[in-house]
Amino acid sequence: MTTQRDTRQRRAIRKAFRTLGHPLSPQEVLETARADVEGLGIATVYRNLRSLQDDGWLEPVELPGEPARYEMAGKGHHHHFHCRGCDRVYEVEGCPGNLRGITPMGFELEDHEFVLYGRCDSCAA
Amino acid sequence: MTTQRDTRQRRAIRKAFRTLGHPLSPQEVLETARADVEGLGIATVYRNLRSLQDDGWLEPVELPGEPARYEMAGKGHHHHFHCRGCDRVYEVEGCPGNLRGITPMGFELEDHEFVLYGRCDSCAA
DNA sequence: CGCCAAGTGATACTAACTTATCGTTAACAC
DNA sequence: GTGTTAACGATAAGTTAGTATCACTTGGCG
Repeated sequence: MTTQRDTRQRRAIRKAFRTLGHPLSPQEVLETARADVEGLGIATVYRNLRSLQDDGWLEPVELPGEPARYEMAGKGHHHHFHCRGCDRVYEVEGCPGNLRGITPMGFELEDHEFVLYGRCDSCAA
Repeated sequence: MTTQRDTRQRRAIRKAFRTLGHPLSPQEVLETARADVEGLGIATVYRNLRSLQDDGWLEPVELPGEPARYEMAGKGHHHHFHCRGCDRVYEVEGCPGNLRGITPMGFELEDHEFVLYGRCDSCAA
């Protein structure tokens, strides 16, 4: 069994997710958490992203053509908005539903994902 | 200016897209086009994917966590179904619409993309 | 306090894709 | 047919993202 230590680094990484509240890339995590832990290394970020994921505290967010981002687990069904201005990803509530109707004949629909693209409120100017 | 030669390889690659009619990965293109051009190289596939894209004949299809696939350009607005059985991607017509309603306040919606996951008719058994 | 293994940071390395290189082949204009 | 050169095939090299290594640090229990 792996004992989990409560390190400054791990705390700072969790804090980044808690305070920003939207999906973060490993780089974004690094930059944000460095406010609390100067000299934080990218390897530590990846290590903690993985272990927080194993703990069920984080979930990966995969978007088209992008490396995975991560967000806090346990949120309800939702989707994402990818801002073309700042490249940040935001959570959006709600879901258009009505997907069964467009699923081709004979296909079994298990799941779906969708992504909105545009400009977030700060980038819309 | 770049003169475009009508090679056996290029013809076979275009044929693969025309006959299969769904988004193809470079590997799928290679395997399919090798039916017509034995010994076709992967570099040639990539070269032609790029030039056919520059010609506006192909368009990239980006799906979450996957390298890009390609499909013939000029189709209308549509989305994709990713089969978890055979890993193939299919085109689906229609669109749930109603996305403005779930876009957060102050955000400018420009575009959207969505992906259905499940089993295609041959994999649904 | 003092031990000691989990955790860290720097960096080397792997893995998966894609592009560049280069000698050879073959479109196609004449 | 002949010549020019775009395109090809094999493979080396480049990219990008993430993982492994290893000496050093530090959390946390006795």
